[in-house]
Amino acid sequence: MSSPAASPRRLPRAERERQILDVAHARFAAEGYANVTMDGVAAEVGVTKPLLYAYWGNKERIYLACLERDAEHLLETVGEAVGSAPSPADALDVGLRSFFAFVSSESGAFRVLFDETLPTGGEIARRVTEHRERVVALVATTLLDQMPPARRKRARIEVEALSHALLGAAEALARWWLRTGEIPAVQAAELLIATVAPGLRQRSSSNDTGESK
Amino acid sequence: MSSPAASPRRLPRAERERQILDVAHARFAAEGYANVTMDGVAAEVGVTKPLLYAYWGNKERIYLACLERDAEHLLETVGEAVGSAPSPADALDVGLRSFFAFVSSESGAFRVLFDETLPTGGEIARRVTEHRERVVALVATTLLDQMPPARRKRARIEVEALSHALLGAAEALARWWLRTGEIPAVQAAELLIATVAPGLRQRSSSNDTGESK
Amino acid sequence: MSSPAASPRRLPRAERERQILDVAHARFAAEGYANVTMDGVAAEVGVTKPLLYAYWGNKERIYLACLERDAEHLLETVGEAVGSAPSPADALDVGLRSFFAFVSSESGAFRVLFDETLPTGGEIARRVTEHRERVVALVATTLLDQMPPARRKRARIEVEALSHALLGAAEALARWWLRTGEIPAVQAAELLIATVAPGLRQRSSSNDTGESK
Amino acid sequence: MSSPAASPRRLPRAERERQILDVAHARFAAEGYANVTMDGVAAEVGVTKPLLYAYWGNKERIYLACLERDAEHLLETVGEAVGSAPSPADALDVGLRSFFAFVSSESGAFRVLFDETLPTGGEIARRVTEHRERVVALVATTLLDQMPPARRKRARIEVEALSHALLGAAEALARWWLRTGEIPAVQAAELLIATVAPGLRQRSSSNDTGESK
DNA sequence: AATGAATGAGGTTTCATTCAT
DNA sequence: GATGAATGAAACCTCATTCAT
Repeated sequence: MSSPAASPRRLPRAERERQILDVAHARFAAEGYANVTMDGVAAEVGVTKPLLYAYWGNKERIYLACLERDAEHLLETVGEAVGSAPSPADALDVGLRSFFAFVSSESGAFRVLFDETLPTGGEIARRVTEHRERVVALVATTLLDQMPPARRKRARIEVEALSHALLGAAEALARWWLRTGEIPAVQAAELLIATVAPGLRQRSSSNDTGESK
Repeated sequence: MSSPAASPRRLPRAERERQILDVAHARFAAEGYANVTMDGVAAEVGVTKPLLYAYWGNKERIYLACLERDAEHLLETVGEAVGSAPSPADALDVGLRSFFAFVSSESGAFRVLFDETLPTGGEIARRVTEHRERVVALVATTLLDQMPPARRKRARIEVEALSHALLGAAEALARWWLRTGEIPAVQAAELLIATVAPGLRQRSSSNDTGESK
Repeated sequence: MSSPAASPRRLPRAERERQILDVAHARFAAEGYANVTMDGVAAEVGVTKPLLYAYWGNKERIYLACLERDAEHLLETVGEAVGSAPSPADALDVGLRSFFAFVSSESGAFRVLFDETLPTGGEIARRVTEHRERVVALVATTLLDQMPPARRKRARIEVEALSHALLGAAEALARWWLRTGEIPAVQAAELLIATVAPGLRQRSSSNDTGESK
Repeated sequence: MSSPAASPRRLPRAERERQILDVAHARFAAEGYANVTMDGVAAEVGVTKPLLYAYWGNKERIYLACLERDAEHLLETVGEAVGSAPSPADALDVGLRSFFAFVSSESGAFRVLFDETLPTGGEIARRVTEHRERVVALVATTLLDQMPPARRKRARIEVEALSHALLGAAEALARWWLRTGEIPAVQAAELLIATVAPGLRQRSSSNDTGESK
């Protein structure tokens, strides 16, 4: 699982840091936080553990370095896409497409962001939740922007719920896609869009609150 | 966190097994697989660890016992609901409602089935994936049953993808609901149904393959 | 430094605990808290580290177990001696003699109680300070009891200072004695008594506050 | 705890050495040998660790440099005071007063000299013992000088013991004073003098050997 | 039917110290 | 005169698991 790189013995700190972060990132993505060991990372990079501690202090902070990088990246990607949508009505579609594009080109980042083996409680949990909330908030905003202003206030909670559902759908679909690769990523995006767009459009215009009867 | 039950010293094996499984299940649900220790379970039950090993052999198998129980339960619940739907067109709605009802009444089981701290690779991962696939297959079947037979063969892959997306949406929405309890579970179900039903109906009848343009 | 005892493989917990505590106590006395390792203790006892952790939880608690035992012992010894003194005027003498008797018969306990390699801050520091204060308080009480009641209130602070000085003298003398063994312990006690008794007697009766001029 | 000094990059060796020693001394005094790290010292000085090693070779030798400096200082201070005493009978009093004056004005030096976190065994322990013995010897000399020549030979051992006791008393009283500051340092000195002087005077003149009865 | 005693293997972290420039 | 990069060795602690009764 580790391949001791045959690289120069001494590297400038910046370069070594990048190298270590790359290796750590790959392992976090492949094995999940809990299953990555400092020994493993150090060995694959070809250095010893104390160096990792000299540069980051502890395992948590190495993970956070990966996380922040990826979270910024994802939010920027999706945020820009949404911001450049021709109209509010298109924002969600555009956002979903960029999300799948991100998953496709940055599958490691996606896996780190949605790691399922994180320790509960502590800084990591806090930051992950925060980043996830930011994505949810982005989705929620695009949903609200589709609605006539009059409906927005009443819909807030439902929109939050829907945002979680949408992100969940996208996440699961992305995971399936990463596992099987059965169809192009872009087609996965269109599939999801085609499935939810009509219902969302209806909801935006109607007065229905989502309760049956 | 543990309350050493003041129960009889010697119990028939079947009863002891149930007792242990109940405790283990509760902890898996509350803390996630990775954070549960054999010591903790044994202490809360009021027996010693070797007994757990005598009965199941290892931690993994205790978890699997919980998992199988819950998976059967979920599939039965949702399967029966779907089977008793008045028409194929209603099957998905009925299924989603029963899913949220399950999450609501059996939140522990849901948390065990969708534990996020499971070890990757190994028997557990295999079984969890299998059970998830069975749920996905159930969803996929209801989707396919809505379609005119002619379209079914071509749609197979997309239906599989959609099923994963739907289950992901339901899972995320359920998790959000468990965390916040902001709206009644049934309303969450309706929300999801209202969002995806129109798109799905459209897809069932059209010839569109889901690709844009 | 360690001699893997050729004792029975499995011992009753109480016995094993005593055995471990004995070994740990000896090492704490000989090397000081900071220089004792869990591995070292375990190896000398002939068990593995996890057993130490199963029984005490951590190194600090093992030390505390030794400390409490010794502190109780010392205070009891000296306290009883002081309590049974024929008159208040004899209490300090009797106390000092019993202190040196204790150091002589329980030199390990003395070394643990007056360990110089303890971590600062934390439970250990707190407890050690507490126990030392109790000894100081005992000395202070015997000093106050020698004084005419009228002088006691004014003298409080000076008596506290003197108590620390006396304990320090006793401690240093004891340490010297342990190192060299040049004279019998009892003679060391008499030496100290003969040196401080006249001065203390004078102080008790006079109105002098200890300030020069 | 560290303040990276904004000092010139390149300094003459002598000056750098002084700077480093000052910082190291302050930390040894404040935290004790065991709790000082080379990293910490280097960072506070604003240089890198290899420089420390280039100048002294290891941590032990840095400490020794501090120790020698302080030990000389203390011995000089007390030695001069004792030497200038009007008569042998006053020497001890004068010495104790100067000791407390030293503790008061050079509390850091005192703390370094009487550090309680030193490693046992090794060069440091050896040197500390040596310096302490020198102080003890000084005390012993003043005690012997009070005695009629005839008694001196017989009393040697007891005088050594007493000297350790006296130094211990002074040390403990000094520590108490540093901790609480309850009374002026000079008063602490007088307190100790008043307590031991009568007993010592008696011993000097009598034929009593210190053994009871 | 069940236990008390014990372990192997591995985890994160720390720190004095050195190499190459 | 000084540094940036790197390490060896060892510490405390945890947990699933087994042996012997």
